Amino acid sequence: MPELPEMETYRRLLSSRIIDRPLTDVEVGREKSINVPVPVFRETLIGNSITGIERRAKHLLFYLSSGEKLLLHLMLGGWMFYGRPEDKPDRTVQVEVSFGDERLYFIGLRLGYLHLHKEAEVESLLGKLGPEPLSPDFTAERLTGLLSGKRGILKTTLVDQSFLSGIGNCYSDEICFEAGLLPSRTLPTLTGPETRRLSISMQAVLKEAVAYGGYMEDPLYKGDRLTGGYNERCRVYDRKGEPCLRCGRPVIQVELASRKCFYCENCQH
DNA sequence: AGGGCAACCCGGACGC
DNA sequence: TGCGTCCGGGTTGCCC
Repeated sequence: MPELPEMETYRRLLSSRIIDRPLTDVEVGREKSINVPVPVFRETLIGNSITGIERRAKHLLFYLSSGEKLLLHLMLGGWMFYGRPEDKPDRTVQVEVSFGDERLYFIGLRLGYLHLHKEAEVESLLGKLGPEPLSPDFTAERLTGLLSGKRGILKTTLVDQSFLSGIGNCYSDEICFEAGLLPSRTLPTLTGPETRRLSISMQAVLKEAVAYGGYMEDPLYKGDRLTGGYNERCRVYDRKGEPCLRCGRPVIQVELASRKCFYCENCQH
């Protein structure tokens, strides 16, 4: 599912393709995916261009030359394809935006959305997000500070967007594995060294996932060799019964706080 | 404060 | 081929 590394991959790859190119057409296949009437959406976008793309947590923010912003959240199973219509995947498209001959297709937006906002609206919408774990000022000391006095379950806390932004079900498990910590650990039991390991593992896992293009089934464009490069690099996520890459014992799957949770009972404590 | 849970949503996978 | 069924899962809001 699209989490920080996947959205960061999309941001990088899309930036070099659509920035400063005029939007020539917009089609809305599912009105619920947007937040204004279709004619308003189309009239606002057509003729505009995108001046920059920013990622905040699992969102992408498209800055329009007119000052408005498009706020994208793919939620579960949402993804994008960029290219010519003849290369379009055989999937239901909720929104498509044309840049001349090439189009950006938004696919699988069920709970996901592409919302149009005025200048200031977005900041209040995103204001409750926690810090970005890959930002340069996010240090082990910062994480220790955030955790101090806090109760709760490790995995639940990692996926809490108001605590940290951008980590979801897949990477919370990957981070716990890398840190050698059980996802079910409660925060007050974490020792200083364990918290430092958690911090190091968090950055290592997320950086590696970004470098390899994240965990995605489909390419962003024809010939895309980056997107989804992390699929084979997941150590525990969706690997139930497969051998742990560290010790060879089968990966365990349980349900934790009504989420799928994968770990190695030998390597994580 | 934190945990549990329902609701949201519907494409597509799967079974017959 | 065709139809019915059910799953997935981040987020919000509500309750305990």
